[in-house]
Amino acid sequence: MTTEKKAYHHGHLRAALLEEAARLITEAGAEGVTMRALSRRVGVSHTAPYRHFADKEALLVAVAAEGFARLKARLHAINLPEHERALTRFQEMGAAYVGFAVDNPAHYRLMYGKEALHRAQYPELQAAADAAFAELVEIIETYQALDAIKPENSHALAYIAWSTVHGLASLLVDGQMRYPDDIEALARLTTTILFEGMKA
Amino acid sequence: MTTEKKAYHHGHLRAALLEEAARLITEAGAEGVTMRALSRRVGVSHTAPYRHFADKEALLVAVAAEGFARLKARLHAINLPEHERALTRFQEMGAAYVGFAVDNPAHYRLMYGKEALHRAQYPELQAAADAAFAELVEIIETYQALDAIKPENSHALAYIAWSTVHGLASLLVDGQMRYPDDIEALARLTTTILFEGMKA
DNA sequence: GAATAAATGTTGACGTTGTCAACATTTTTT
DNA sequence: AAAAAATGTTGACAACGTCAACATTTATTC
Repeated sequence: MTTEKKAYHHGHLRAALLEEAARLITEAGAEGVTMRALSRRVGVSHTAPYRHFADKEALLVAVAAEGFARLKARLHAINLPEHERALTRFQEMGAAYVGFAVDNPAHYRLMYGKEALHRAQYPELQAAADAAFAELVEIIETYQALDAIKPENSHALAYIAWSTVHGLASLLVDGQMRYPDDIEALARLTTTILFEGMKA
Repeated sequence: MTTEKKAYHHGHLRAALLEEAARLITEAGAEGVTMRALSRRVGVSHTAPYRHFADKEALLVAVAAEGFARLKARLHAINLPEHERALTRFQEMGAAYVGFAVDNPAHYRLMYGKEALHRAQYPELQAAADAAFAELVEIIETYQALDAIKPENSHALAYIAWSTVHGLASLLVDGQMRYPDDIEALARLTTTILFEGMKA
């Protein structure tokens, strides 16, 4: 009885729109996501989405927020033994981060693109982004406490670490860099150099 | 006699369009640059630009290419004494790079945004981007020859160095990071850490 | 130096987009 | 059962990128 042939009300429109938007974005990039195309694919009129999202930007923000959640999950899934060496942990994190970007380029671009400029208006998005960043600060402080990393301002160091992996991810995702044979290896070399520079 | 009140032919349309596009992009961001708005501001019909640019993308590519030229000039303007210490040079380069991005955020985003994906079709753009990157590779190889930097693959190291400053520039420009009081200081700390990690 | 070709601009159209207002249907609340 | 709220639909609007047809100016050629 779950087959609704032609109900006036969709039932899960909001979720269906987000799901389809994620699909569209991977297929056609962010600018391929159009309110009308999206509605068409979900089988609904071209203004139906406006019952669930104030405008296109709000919809994209929701998609981006979902991306942050997935990124955070992926980073969190790295469960190394409690007292693993700092370098190893950095390498794992860096590789996972870059891996996420490379696996979901359009998503990644959306998450860190200009939409972010309007983040203040979207607490949901701000929170999601902050949570992902907090993961990084925590690791740095952990290893500072163990004297593995120099006792500089941990937020500054976190930004620098983030800059490094975000830079690599961006260059790859935006097609500035010819994809190397082994992306993971490059990510690990990058984080190794970063760590060497941050070492106590 | 340089005051043409209403000449049918503009005379310098191509140049005027590029100039105005650069202005528009700083005022309203990349998506504020519309063929029609641009034409309006230059005082010409909405299809006149098509005599000089195949389409909107081609116009934006030209603007981006001009950005690369300016970036390259800015990096090249750093004229330290021949045998200045590697660290100093890296710091200067990094600060200049990040400074350019922060001073021209919309331009920077255009240069390294998705338009870059179509670079293969625009040799002019590819060349401009390559020239800026070559500057970096050269410096690395110079200091490798002096045993100041570890003898790893110079292109890989150059990509990593680029990732680092590009990451910082991107995070700032895309509003991910609250602008620190002293951007230059953060850029210098960043390049210092990078250099420590790359040291021989 | 007139005739002709090429370059450069303009007008008007087309299809597509985001969004609004007015209306329809369903579900929830009273 | 009536009223209200939620959710979808239809049809409009202005703005956009781009094309085709036409106008005007400048350059080339006989």
